[in-house]
Amino acid sequence: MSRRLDQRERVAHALAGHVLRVGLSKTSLRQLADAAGVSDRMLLYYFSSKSDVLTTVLMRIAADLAARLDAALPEDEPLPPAAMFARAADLTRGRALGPYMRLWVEIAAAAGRSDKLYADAAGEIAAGFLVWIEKRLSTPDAAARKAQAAMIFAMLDGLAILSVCAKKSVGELARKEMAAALSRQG
Amino acid sequence: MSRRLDQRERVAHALAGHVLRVGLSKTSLRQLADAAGVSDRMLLYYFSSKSDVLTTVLMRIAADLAARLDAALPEDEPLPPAAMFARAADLTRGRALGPYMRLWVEIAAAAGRSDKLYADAAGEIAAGFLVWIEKRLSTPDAAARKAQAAMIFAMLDGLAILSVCAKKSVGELARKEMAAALSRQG
DNA sequence: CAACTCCTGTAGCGGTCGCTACATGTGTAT
DNA sequence: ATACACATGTAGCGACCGCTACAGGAGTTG
Repeated sequence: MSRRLDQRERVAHALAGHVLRVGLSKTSLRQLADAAGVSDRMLLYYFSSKSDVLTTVLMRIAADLAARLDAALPEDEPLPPAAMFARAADLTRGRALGPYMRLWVEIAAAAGRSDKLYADAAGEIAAGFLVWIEKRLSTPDAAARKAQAAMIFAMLDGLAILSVCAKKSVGELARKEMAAALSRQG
Repeated sequence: MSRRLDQRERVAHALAGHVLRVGLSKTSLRQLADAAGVSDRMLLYYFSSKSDVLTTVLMRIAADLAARLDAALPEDEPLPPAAMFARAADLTRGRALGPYMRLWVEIAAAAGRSDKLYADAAGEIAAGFLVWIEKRLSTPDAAARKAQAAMIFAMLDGLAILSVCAKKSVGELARKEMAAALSRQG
């Protein structure tokens, strides 16, 4: 493989870590270049533009998240909604996936201002998440499973917002209350 | 009152509308000044800095939201959680409050990057929301009421994220499923 | 009128932004 | 060795950023 594509790959990897750590605010070309240990000039040699950089990085992060989710919960033992929510809430609020959820909130907010770049990333992540949940629900009826997946996804998002901007105890309260509501024979 | 404070008031009002319409992305001093129909020079005469402008505007928006919420649902007929969620979801997804929720998601995301200005605004809005919900729940036990309020707030936030970045149908599914889960004798 | 304070426009500072022109190195094929 | 595409550093463009110095108008007070 050409050195150029090698570097593109290496830089994309480094930038995914950087964006996961610091979010979308420190993403000027010069800041990204610093984080990847290259010059801004070279960043635009490896990628065609800033939006090419960000698209690549965000899509990689979306794929990473999907892979981590898949690996964390087996697909072959479907769960009822209450159990699935409990497992998913544990995961998304844990150390490994927490940064992904914080970033996800940022991306969703940016997508809301109808910024195509972030809207695409948001669509990718949301779709992956919904499928991941749906595949692990034991509900036999497909339509009901879809609805339950949408509900669980929304609940996880709500918890993500709380853990990003409210006191930890409030998020914990909400989580327990959600679990209780779902386990009332949901 | 001095002309200066008059203008400060008028400009803050205009900017609250602007920010509610276009979000946090178009908030350079020059863009804000244009939106308020004044020069950027004067904006910094009425306010002491950009962060003074934004703090003032966001706090005003938080107060507006709290007032609108209060006006939309009487405080003197407390509801069980399922009914309260249903009413609140109707409200927050409606035309009047939708823009506030979209902006709220943006503010929460910004607060997540530990930006003091937005963190303060987020705290204000979240606290107002929680109190508003709690006051309208019929649950007698105070601790239980707090937990239910946290849950309902998180659910509304989740729905807000979905309506900002996913297809409308997904949000509608999630909302109905949440309502169903809560009404199973919640 | 004079002096003084409040208000407002002009112009620009130093900085960062995304991006590019240009020159130069560097490895490879002939 | 020569030719040539690939790779990379230097320097800077024009636009926008938050903010400010300065001068002058407008209104009030002696």
